[in-house]
Amino acid sequence: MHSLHIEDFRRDLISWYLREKRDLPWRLDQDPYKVWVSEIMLQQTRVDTVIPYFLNFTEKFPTLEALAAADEEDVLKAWEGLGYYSRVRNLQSAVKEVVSTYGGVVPNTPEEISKLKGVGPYTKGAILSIAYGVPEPAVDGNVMRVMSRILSIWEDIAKPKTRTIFEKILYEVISKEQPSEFNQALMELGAIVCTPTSPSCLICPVREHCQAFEEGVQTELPVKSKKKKPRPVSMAAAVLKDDAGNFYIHKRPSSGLLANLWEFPNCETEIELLSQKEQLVRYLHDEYEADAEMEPLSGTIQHIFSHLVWNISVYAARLKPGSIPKNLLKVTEAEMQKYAFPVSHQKIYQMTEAHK
DNA sequence: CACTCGTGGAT
DNA sequence: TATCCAAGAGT
Repeated sequence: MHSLHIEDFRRDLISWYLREKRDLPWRLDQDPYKVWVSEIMLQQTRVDTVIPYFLNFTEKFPTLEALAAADEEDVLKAWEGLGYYSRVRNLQSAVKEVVSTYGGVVPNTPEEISKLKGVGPYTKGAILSIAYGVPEPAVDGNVMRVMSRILSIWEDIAKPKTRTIFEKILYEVISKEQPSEFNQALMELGAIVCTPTSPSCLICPVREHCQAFEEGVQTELPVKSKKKKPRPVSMAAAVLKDDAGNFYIHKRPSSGLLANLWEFPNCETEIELLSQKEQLVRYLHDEYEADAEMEPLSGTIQHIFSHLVWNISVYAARLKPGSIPKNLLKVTEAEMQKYAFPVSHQKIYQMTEAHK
């Protein structure tokens, strides 16, 4: 068991937070919808990255009802570049569920809110505590890092089961009077003071409560096992245009990587007798009935995902007169701006444009 | 549980 | 340059 003086810890932590907290756009009010949007955006994503997306998204979709009624195309466009796109498709799905089942009011119980798509253990606790003042823990990476140091816990925080250990402890430690401030304070401390590599222990408001600091092991915690290296994939992509200047783009499948985003026609390539360019020509013909003249290689692009590395050879391609592609959308350059592309395909487009 | 699912920035 | 990371969830 731990020897933490819980009341003093809460007081020192929360008073520091109220003193030092950053002015962030999602802290202007406690609108459950905006709290929700911010929490989804902040999953695995830095505050500085999220801020402009949050401002734009809440301007485009200011209410839960507005998001529920929006076209998915426009929703994905507002998320373009933020990554983990299933987050926003789940968010819109869940918002529709709130409108149809809960009369547009975000539920305020752990059981009901956990049923919503995209709301896992962390987001459940974050929304309930911040928007409704319910004393539920919100255990993210910051919280596990801070608490592993405070209590000198040496469990591997990369293991799913470890989160439940911290949740159990935090049900006890969380402030029942100020759960919102307590949860946000833990995360704020992790973001600003109790950082992963070089924690600023000398200015830490809860240093006197920190077991790891007392033992001098704060830089050895938390324990976190390493991830695998991403798997390399060779690809070829065609920025396909016709003589009238139209582009031909493809909508990705509704599940899996970059679901429902748009892309330039492309295929995975193998090491074989056919060159990458020839494999791409064959693919365009077989998959889309598109006959194209390929220009010389424009260049190569590397795009790194969490678990994949795309190595893409990029070609500009001219559709032969009379060839009518199937399953590709014909758009002008101006119309293309309305569709959401992953960053990898933005790079592909820019590479061919640079050669003009 | 192990894997999938993005991106840009820090060290 | 390589690695790790940042307010995780779905399968």
